[in-house]
Amino acid sequence: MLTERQRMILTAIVDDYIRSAEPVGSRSISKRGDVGYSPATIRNEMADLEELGFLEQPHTSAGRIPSHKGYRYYVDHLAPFNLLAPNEFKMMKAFFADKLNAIEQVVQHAGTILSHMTNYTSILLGPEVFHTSLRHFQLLPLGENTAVAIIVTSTGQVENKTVSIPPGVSVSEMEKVVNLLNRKLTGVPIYKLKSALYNEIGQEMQRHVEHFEELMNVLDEALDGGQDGQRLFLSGTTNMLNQPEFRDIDKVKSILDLFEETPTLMKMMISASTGTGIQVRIGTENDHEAFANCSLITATYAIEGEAVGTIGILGPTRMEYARVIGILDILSKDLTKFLSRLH
Amino acid sequence: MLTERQRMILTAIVDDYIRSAEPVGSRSISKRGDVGYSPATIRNEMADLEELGFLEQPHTSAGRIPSHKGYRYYVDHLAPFNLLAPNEFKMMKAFFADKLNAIEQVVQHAGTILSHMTNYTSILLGPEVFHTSLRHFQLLPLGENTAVAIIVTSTGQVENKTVSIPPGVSVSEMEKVVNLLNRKLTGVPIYKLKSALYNEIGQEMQRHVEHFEELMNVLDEALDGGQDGQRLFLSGTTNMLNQPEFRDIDKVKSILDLFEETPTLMKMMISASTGTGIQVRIGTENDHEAFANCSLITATYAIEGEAVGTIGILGPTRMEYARVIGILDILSKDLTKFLSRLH
DNA sequence: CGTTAGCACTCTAGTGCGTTGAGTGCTAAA
DNA sequence: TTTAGCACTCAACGCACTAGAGTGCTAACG
Repeated sequence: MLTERQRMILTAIVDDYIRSAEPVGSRSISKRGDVGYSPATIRNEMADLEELGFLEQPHTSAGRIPSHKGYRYYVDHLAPFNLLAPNEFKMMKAFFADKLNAIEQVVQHAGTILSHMTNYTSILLGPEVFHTSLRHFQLLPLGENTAVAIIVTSTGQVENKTVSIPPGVSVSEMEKVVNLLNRKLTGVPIYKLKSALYNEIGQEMQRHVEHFEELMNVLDEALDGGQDGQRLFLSGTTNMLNQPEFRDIDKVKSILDLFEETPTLMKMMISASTGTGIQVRIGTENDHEAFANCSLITATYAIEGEAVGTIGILGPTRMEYARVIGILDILSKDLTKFLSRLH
Repeated sequence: MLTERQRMILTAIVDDYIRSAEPVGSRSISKRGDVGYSPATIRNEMADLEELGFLEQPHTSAGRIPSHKGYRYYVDHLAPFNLLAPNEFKMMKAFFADKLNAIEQVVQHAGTILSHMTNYTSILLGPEVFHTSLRHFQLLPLGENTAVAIIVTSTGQVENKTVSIPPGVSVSEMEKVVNLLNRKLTGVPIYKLKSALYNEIGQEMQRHVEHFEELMNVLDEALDGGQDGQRLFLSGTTNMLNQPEFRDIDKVKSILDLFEETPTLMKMMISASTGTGIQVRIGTENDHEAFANCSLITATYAIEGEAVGTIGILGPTRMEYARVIGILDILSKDLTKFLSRLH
């Protein structure tokens, strides 16, 4: 569709614009060593590229900037997936060689590293509890009529919730039920817990326990808590303010506001990371209009071949795609390896 | 020190400036119904107040704005602690009448409400684990050589940490130790746990257990996790962007950057909330220069008379002191009541 | 026929300047 | 002691002008 020369010029423009954030003129392209054409020739090609929709002009007498379509073409066909600097590479490897830590801490820490390395905002979706199984369940009475329910999953994640105990239920009764639960349900996947609760041990409980109905409600409530599982970690949110395109308070505010809306962000991350490998959403390809001038690059990490979490980088559409994709690729694979080791 | 009329004029200026964020002129004060003097008279008083350091002038031909000293005087002597609107009051009460929830959820939710009601940023320090006691300890093996340690406190807070198990230690050995620990240490205040571990059950363990040294290290590591206890909750960080004094990206960036530095913020909150009651830190009274144009108002909440956490509101120095102080006062007392009920 | 030099044209960003208006300080009168 | 009046100050605004970067078009060149 594009000639070799057009591809070369488009690449040059995108690269330049990513670096400078200023419209790129024909003369500055011509002056680069790697393009052997005069400004006039380049002007002609640029006019063509604009007609094809790959470039835009802020106003008549300015240089060109890439359009969303231009970025998309760049990402799909042109971006040089240059490797990281060796010391950066080592840094990431060292991170996982570090001493063992709680899984969510690792994810959170990975987010910090990502945002520091890239100077963009990192958005990480913690490992989904969904695909892990029950390791241990516990119900600890606290006061007169409250108890804390604790669920530990096979990956060592701990979820807890305070529940209220109906009057009349004795401690020994509760213990009996909890024991039964641990005997019967350990190893059951979290997402099957509730149905297993009703189908497998419902009858047995009914036989042995006095306040069946009430206790069932308590368990129901307790297990509910464990299911909203996935956690969202943000890091480097203020990096957005460094970008020249977000010098405008109002633009930046709509983005930062969205950062506080965890559920919306979660949905975006989940919908962005369909399929395997690295996904790039450029500008308006994101569902939310606050991200119209942003690009979101995501990758998933997996346990036993099944994707359980997502890591992502959010930056301006004028983003260092090649670098970020390289980093995300490595980190997602390392996270996957790390999780398998733990499993 | 100040005449009655000066106090009245100072009050009027601070009130006006809080509302409008624009320098206040003599004429606009004079036009208010409650001040019966001409602009000229007020001008004279304003000149005096400026000389005394209560007011400042951005430039010669502008109105006056309160200085830090002016705000301080206003907060200490002039602010009308008007009550909240009845519906706001009800809203806050209703919040605590709500169904029982995990304690940290309550604190976090309180932060959300605070920031919404005030349109400022709320900073809450979660209940200190320090002053609670051990309710239950557990060590669950996960894989070959890892385990998750769980500590439940008397208030129902759950802390967990992944630890590595030295090779050679058997599951039954671990169980023995955990049982011993629960028997001997339940009810011991968290901050005494480590010393109690060594003094009270050190010898007994040594007698019964083979890998004493290694297990001691594991427990040490596990209990370490529980001690960094206090958690920081932020809400409404982007409200800062609404304030006209923070239209400047660079100013706002230094503030938002500080929001990401949890340890620094924690220290500030702790140092700000010495003593009981409500504390107000105006402008440069805050230790950090990013907050030079901000005021931080804090209050503590308590369990059994002992302060265990802090709630705070951060806004521009031009802050609705009266309103915010009123809200914080009510909320901190309600939180205290709520915690006692739980205890 | 593709490429390039030259040139007129366009448009933004920056600069300088006069005007406006809010607000002050001072003086003199009430 | 208070107030009216007046000259003065200074930021903000609008306007015209300029400089400069970049374009599109045409014609010449190899």
